[in-house]
Amino acid sequence: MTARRGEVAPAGYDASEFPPFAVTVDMAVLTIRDGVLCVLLVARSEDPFAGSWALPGGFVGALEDVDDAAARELVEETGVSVFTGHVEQLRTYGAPGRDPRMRVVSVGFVAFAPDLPDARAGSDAAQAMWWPVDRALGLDLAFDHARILADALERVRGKLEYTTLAREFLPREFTLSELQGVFECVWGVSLDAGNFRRKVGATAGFVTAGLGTRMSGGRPAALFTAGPATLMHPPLLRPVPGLAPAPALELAPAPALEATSESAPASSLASASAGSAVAS
Amino acid sequence: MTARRGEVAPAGYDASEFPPFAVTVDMAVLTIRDGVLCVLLVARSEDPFAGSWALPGGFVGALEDVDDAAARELVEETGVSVFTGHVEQLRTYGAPGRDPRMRVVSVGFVAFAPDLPDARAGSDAAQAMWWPVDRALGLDLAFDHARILADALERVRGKLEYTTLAREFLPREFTLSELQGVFECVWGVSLDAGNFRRKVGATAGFVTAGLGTRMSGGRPAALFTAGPATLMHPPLLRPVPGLAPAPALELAPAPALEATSESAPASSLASASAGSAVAS
DNA sequence: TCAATAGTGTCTGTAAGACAGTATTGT
DNA sequence: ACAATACTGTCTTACAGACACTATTGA
Repeated sequence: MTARRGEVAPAGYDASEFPPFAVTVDMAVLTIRDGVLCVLLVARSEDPFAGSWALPGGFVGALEDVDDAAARELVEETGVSVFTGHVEQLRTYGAPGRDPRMRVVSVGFVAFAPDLPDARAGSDAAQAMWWPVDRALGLDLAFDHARILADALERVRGKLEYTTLAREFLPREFTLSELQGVFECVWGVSLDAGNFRRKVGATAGFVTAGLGTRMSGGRPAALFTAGPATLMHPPLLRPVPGLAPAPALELAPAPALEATSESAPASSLASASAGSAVAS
Repeated sequence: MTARRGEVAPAGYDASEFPPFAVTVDMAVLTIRDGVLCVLLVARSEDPFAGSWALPGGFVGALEDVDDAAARELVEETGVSVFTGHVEQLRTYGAPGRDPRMRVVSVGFVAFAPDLPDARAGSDAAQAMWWPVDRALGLDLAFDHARILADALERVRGKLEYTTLAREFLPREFTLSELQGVFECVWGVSLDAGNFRRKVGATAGFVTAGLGTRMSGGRPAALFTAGPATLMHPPLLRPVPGLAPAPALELAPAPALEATSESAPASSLASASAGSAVAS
């Protein structure tokens, strides 16, 4: 921040000069239940948007750090005593009309959680439910929460590519198949098991060899725990569905003049340096 | 946002019940001047932090979108009539004590700009200057602005890897050498020119073949303009300085028991599945 | 035996790092 | 001619996709 110079009394702010805002946090808490990516929603009982589903959230206290408020809401809303997953800020939503009653800016957060208990007994009384994200996006959520949820999904999908955060969706010990399942259901794709475990094995510190195996209807699977690495380098890029090997125009010295119309959508180099100065 | 159910009167908020905040925006405006990545700083003339350098910013208006406030500050502080680069939110900084006078949360932004005029004649009167980011980081900036600037640098360095935003640092027409220079000075590395232009050429829509050439003391360089692509896929990863081919532990069936102490820092697969059940 | 799941290996194409060589200007 | 910058090509290695194969359990 900083006061704009010349608009402020020398010794400090005149608080009445600056418009007051309420500041809230909104949480997109994601988890995986039965192989489906789910988000925690609460049912609103008061206007506006009474009867609509909304992301959990609440006001930031007068002396409370915004990030602390998010952590506090997280334990209140999920009903766990300590939250073990990952929390990070998404962005801040500050359109003037986003709450019809007063000026509210909301800091959006996304949290990745291992599978959590179903309904919250304690905390505040409203109904809370895990929704598959596909269905949640069709619910016409309150306020601008559909936008926040969409941003959260894009964030988590992107972060799985170059971080080791997929582990945050799993309990302390997990199998490589379970880890692969995280990628598959977050990205909505299926991955080759051999290539996946090659990649995990080649990323030093992603997982640490575990202490046993787990039965699962077939050959027992080795258990692993999270390793010290937080980044994947090089990343594991999600397969792009409609991406053929890409048009990939080349930068050759363009043989013909305009005969090659090339249906490819504009762009790229090629036919350069033939513009001006081509003397000798 | 959303009111916490049960704490609010049925028909709306009691505004006095929720702590009032001031909301500001802080801008890390980055540009490249003479091959050096620079950030715009303003000299503070009032307490707190009188005499310190700070990121430009200001209060969000009562009826103003937070993102609009950032755009407004940008033209005010840079002194241009229209800002042509790229602006995006960084994150929100909301620690209670970050402004000693009152409760302020600040939404940080990062902007990428083509080279801009030196000092701003119009706008507000304070002194503003472009600082090389290396020196700016040593300046002991006001408030938590050192943190914001560091976050902005990490953001721009990361975004160059998988987006086409490097173009935002350049004017409408540019050469490939200039584009390469953006990567080099933002990342602080030097790149191989041949490999660089191969990558740019292989990324459909990154650049569009231009209409002429520009003299530059040697062979003239072809001019390009920005193509329609916004993402680079696959990304152009910045070289990691201290990254040898990586320890890269393999997942073989671990010949010995514990003889191999392997100085590598923990992690990875290997020696798995030898834990329990090894019957036949 | 078979189904089911876990895990290994190999072949192939793409793409990046390294680096040598050619092209086009001004002096 | 030379320096300086722009651009092209080639060789090698890393790595991902595809897919075949082996291993270990329960029924």
